[in-house]
Amino acid sequence: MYEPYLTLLKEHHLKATPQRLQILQYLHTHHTHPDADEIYTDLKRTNPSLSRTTVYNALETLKKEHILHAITISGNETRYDATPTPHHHFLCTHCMKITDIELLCPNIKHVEGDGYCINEVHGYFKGFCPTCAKKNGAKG
Amino acid sequence: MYEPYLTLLKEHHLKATPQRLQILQYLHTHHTHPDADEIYTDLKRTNPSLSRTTVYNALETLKKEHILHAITISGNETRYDATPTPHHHFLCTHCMKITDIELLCPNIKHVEGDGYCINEVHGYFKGFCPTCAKKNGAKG
DNA sequence: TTGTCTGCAAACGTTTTGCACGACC
DNA sequence: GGTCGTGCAAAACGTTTGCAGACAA
Repeated sequence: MYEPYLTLLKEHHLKATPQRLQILQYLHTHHTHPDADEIYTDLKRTNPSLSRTTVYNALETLKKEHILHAITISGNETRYDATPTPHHHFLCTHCMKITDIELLCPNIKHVEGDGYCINEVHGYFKGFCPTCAKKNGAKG
Repeated sequence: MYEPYLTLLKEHHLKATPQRLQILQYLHTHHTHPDADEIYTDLKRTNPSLSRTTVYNALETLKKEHILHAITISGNETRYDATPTPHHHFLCTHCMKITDIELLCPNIKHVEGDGYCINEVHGYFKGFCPTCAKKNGAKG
């Protein structure tokens, strides 16, 4: 059940603790870009001894290894996703759902210009998602 | 001294309070993308009675009128700039300075595709700024 | 004068820290 | 046995709220 995540953690020389495995599985099955507290609350139902601190610790560790990514597109909380390929994010300002947006040039990883050395590109788009655009006549 | 900001506020039907004028001038002379607390601390030196709440209130009001813009490129604090033209932001992960990046297509304000109605585009770039890239041999 | 804005204090939500216990090479 | 990870409690941090008094129009 946790085999792929177990392998993933081993590849990064990280200890495969139950909490880390659960968090990884959670993010791979919930593409809702949850924040730390949502992950904590949901996982605590099946694992009541889980600590909020552990969730924060695990997310930080996995982020450092680039196993998952943090985004801060809305409000103050950091949200997470574990989609491995680079992508941008879209926030519907009506239903507040966040969706992944494919990169136009997914191969660009390292760009130089004017002396800048760009290692990361984060695109945040905001507006109306297809569902809300239809309901509201694409106003905005 | 505050004339241009006074006019700006009047155009938006906002009361021209000393605090708002000071904040506007601060952001127009400091292009360091400060957070609310930096603005508060710096302005408090010349205006000791200034309140943190007022800074937050003013920033929120000015943001709603699109007189200034909020960005959350690093950490949890919201940072502000008053550059009127649309632009993206670059964070040097070495010196942590934030600089403005010109848009390639500054006229794109409203994009539609796949049913999405995009009203805002925020580009966050991270890497080494020219100064730090030179010092560190553009590694990253 | 009227409604808005300011400033203080307290609360809030998210995240971090300190520390002791436990698990695993 | 030493390192790393967990979990608890408390603190820290950025921000928001409630309210009373002050001020701009």
